[in-house]
Amino acid sequence: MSNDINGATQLATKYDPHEVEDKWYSYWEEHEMFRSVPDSERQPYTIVIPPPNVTGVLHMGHMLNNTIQDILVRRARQEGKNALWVPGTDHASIATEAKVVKRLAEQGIRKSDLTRDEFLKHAWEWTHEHGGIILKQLRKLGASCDWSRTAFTMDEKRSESVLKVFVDLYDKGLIYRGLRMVTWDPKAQTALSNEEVIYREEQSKLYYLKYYVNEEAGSTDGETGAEGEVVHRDAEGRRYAVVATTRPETIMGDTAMCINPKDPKNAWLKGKCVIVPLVNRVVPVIEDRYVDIEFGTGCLKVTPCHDPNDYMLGKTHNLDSIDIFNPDGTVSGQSPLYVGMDRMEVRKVIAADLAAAGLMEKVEDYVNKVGYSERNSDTAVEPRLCMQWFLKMEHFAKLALPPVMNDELKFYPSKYKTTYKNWLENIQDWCISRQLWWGHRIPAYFLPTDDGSERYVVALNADDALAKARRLPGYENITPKQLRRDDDALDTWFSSWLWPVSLFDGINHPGNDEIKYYYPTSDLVTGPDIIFFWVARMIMAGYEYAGDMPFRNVYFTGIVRDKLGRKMSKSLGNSPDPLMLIDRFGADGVRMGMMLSAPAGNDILFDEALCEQGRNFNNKIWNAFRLVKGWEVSDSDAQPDHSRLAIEWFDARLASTAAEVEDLFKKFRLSEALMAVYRLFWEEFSAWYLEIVKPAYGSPVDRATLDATLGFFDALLRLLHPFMPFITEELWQHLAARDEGESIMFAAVPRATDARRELLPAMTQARDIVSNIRNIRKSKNIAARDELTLQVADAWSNAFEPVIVKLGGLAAIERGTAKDATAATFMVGTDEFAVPLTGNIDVEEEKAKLQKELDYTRGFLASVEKKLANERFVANAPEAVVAAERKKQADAQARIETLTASLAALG
RNA sequence: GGGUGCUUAGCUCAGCUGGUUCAGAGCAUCUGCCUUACAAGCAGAGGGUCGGCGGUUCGAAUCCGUCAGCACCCACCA
Repeated sequence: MSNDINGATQLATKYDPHEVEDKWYSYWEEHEMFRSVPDSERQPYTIVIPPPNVTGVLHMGHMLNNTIQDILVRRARQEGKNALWVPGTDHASIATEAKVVKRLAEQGIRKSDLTRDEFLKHAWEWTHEHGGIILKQLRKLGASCDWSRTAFTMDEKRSESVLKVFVDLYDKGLIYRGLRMVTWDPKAQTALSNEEVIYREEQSKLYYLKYYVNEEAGSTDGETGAEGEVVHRDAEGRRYAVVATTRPETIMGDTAMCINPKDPKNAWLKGKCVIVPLVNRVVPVIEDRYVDIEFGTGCLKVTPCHDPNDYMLGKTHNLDSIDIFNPDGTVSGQSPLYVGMDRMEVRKVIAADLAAAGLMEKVEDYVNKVGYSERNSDTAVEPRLCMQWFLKMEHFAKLALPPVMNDELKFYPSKYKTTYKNWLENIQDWCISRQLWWGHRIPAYFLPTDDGSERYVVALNADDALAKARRLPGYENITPKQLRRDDDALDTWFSSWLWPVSLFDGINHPGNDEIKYYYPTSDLVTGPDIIFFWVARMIMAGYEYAGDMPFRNVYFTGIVRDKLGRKMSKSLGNSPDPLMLIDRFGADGVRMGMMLSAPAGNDILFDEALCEQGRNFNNKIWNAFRLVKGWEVSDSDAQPDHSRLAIEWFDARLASTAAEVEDLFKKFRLSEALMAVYRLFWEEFSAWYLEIVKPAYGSPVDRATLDATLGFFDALLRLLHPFMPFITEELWQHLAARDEGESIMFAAVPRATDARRELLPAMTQARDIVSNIRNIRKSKNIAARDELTLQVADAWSNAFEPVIVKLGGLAAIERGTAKDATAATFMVGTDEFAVPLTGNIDVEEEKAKLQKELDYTRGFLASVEKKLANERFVANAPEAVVAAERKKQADAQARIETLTASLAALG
């Protein structure tokens, strides 16, 4: 084994990723290979990470998303670009605050018992404890982020950027404060934006409540007796209206009942007043076309404080508003009943009380949609009227729509353009304030007023605010202590929307060298679920604050589901721990498992079996390498013809796949690109190429073949590297000596060349012939070492005859000899081949086989001839198509001739 | 109620602007093999009237219509 380059005999038959992965990740980091700084030679390629929650842990969605980003950035690096992937985390205001509140509760501490500063101290502690775990996990995956740039949405630069933007937008008149009905999360006790509400269908009840008419007994005024009129009366003859509602617990806030003016059923109620059940409040019957005549009884209870539509009705009809809920969802002192009880509890109790009081007409099962907080999924949101900060969106929608619609900024898949357009065209102002402490505190400062009205200034810091305040008439002598900063924080997305700009400090220092070089970034990889939350808003902020798109392409991944198509969730227990998977299958194996089933835009059905397939592929590569490295080499031996031919062929094959992969990357069809490389390695390289050039047992390989093979191996590793960074780096270093600090990471990706593609069809035929010979061996039980003879027609030739001889285990190819009567025959295309057999062949079986083939070919010929007999086909079809049909016809005729002759020969 | 997709082998999916790359791939299955790189493997094989029905066309998995089923997004129907 003198020429055994790296002691391949010592390599285990199974690839063990553990040590290899840690070793190479450290190596890459030590040599700062992920680091990028602007330079003047190379073109930048930039990705900013969708920042995961700072205290989160890696889940399968992250795995998919970050695997894709890493593949893209590694590929770009190998293409010679100055590739940068910027990592970071998101402070995730509401989610993190919820976790901190929960932990405090476990220690018996209530948030309300703490000052803001005390609470924030706990929150920072939590953040430092859990923060960045997810970034460590990403390293396990092989993520090639420039860690020196790790950012946080609440670090100094990003915080400063957020406040600057707030002040700027306020000064531009785009931010305002207003009393609005917003969606409220009673658990977190904060307002939410429309986008943060998720509606779920639920099995609930529709309660039909009696609202008695406020009148003297026996009165009939209003009734017309007209057709369609529906008047309810109880046993004593008292009239009442019936209201259908899903939320009986809100009746304490009722200030009107509403009917449609065109509703004949309820026309008699016009101008009347009704009595709210249990509450006994007398409220007017109002008329509004908003009410659906067909729904329920056509009577709607109006609770202006607790329903957006009712709020609107309240405004148009000047109704009173009674806010019966506290911020935590319990009943407030404004309600005459159930004070202090939780709204959900009230619903149960009030239903019973109504029934007991005879005020419930009936209850029906009903399916309706209930809104839940996106981050607090167990708590139903509550509409609530309160003062909040809003960002006007019309300006931004106008900015962000055109570039996407005209494909300056491309979406993959493009179907999301429609989604995007619909949202932007119906956009509503963005509620950006949250009643939370964890986040960017709103830089607004309230001034004391005499009448309790709101007066404030917006400024970057307290000093500016004081200066601004003092310029206001009447506030010339205001003291710092009299300024009260707004307690609220900003929506998390109000910092993430700046991400591509703020990461390069483009808000604080517009036009700096970094932002000029890296911005616009290249690709954004994210899920379609945050297209509104994040993608659309980044596009807005990008144009507003950097004057250009934030990224050129957006690749929307699918949602990771389990193999049954269910969403991954903790409660189902169907969400595997990514680190466990990496431990079992290796990071390369898991990356491959993710990619194998992740076509763009489709949900991916994750199955561990795919990781297993990935691991198996690693092993295949590993063993192919062991084979090649185990060869002894001879400098004196001449190169066999079959090896020379195989090299020519594989060179062409490699070039063709390289071209295919390049094209697929451009289209973001990464799983197909991986599949192309997978097949190239396994099928073409291992199963065919290596089998051809493999020297006989105990014999050395010639130098030229070895060199070519190592060259191919090198190219294959480079092609595979973006998908499987670790094993490729490991084998690449075994392949050839290299200097410290070198890495396959920067080795150019194989490109399409003008290799001889015309060789490919000949090889295909050669392979078909070999397969047929193998089939004969199998069916006749002929061992691989028993040599056979292949009889061919005089005129037949194939560039790869030596390959056929070797892989077919042939003694020779005989030309022009009469076909042996005991030969097994087969056809490839129009050519017939025969393999003489020493024993008796089963003539009947052989005849039957030929007959079947003949019948099929005759049928085929008939269909072709039918087509050619059709004048309109010949007249209308393009020349090439007709010619192709004629060739089919000729080929089929030739085939029939051959088959008939063979059949005749068998008697 | 609007919108967007999807329906092709047992499973997951490719099939771009209609015609030999038009019926494909991977996995799974079946049959032989522990053949000295790899049983996490090797060599073979089977398997689909491209959701149903109409239409356009010389020609349809591909274009149009329609029906059915599924998925997702948006919307204030209590």
